[in-house]
Amino acid sequence: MEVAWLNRPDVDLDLTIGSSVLHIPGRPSAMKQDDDDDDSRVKTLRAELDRASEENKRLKELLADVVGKYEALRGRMSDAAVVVTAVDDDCSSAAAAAASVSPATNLKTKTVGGAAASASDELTSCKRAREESKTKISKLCVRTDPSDSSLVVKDGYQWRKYGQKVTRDNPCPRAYFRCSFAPSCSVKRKVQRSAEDTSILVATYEGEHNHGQSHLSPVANKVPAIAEGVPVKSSKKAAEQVGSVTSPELRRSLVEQMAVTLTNNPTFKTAVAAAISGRMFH
DNA sequence: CGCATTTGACCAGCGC
DNA sequence: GCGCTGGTCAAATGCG
Repeated sequence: MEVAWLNRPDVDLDLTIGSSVLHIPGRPSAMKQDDDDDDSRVKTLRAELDRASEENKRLKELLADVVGKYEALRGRMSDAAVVVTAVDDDCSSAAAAAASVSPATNLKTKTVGGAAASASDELTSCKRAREESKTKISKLCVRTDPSDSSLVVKDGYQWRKYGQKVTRDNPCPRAYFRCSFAPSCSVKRKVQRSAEDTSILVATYEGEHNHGQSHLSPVANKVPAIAEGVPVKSSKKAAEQVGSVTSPELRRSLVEQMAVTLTNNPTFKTAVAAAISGRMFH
């Protein structure tokens, strides 16, 4: 959400009327003043009043602007609710299970242990994040029948399996697929069952299709069931990620996630309200 | 026979 | 430099 307007230098939110003493008609002045002084004082007060009215008008416009942006953001929130694109692996609790099977992204920090990660580990993560940002990476979680051992995720594209591997952190094998719908399409997909919940298939996509889907995708119907209970990333972390992502679509997705996080956060709402009212009535 | 899948071998990156 | 691990290759195999 754009809050930069709060610090706009051209907007003076100071509503104090200045240090002028109000002149009350009929009340005897403590000091004798001539008519010229009275006139100039009235003029000054009128000018102050005009200025205050002008400020009030501008503030109303700003408020309308904020409300408009807020409504626009709300509208985008509903769209973002079905977005599951993510570059990190802590995208959801369901996907948190998926996180443990994610490729390379956070293996080091997991091993070292969360906050105890060293500076070099952080550096490595940053490097990887930069590298991954070059190709669009998204993750899709699909709930399937646990008894179904096939690693089939129907997403509307044609895939050719080219490998399978058992990874260290997950007893379930990981299958490697390439898009076979178009020869020029270099999109890859990795599919692996979640280590913690084997009913969840985690598909990791790398790259973007340069062609249309072969048929309508059932993905949109499947995703929300997983995504609904998704605790989104902390806004700070998300902001850091947005800064390091170069793909416009990925950036937009992350920004939307961040917007959802912030607007759903009562503390954030309270803080914004306090900041606005504080500026207005201070 | 052609295509997709399977699976062991190979390669590259990384940490120690 | 060595070992571990994830990712990819390509020959073998299976299926329609």
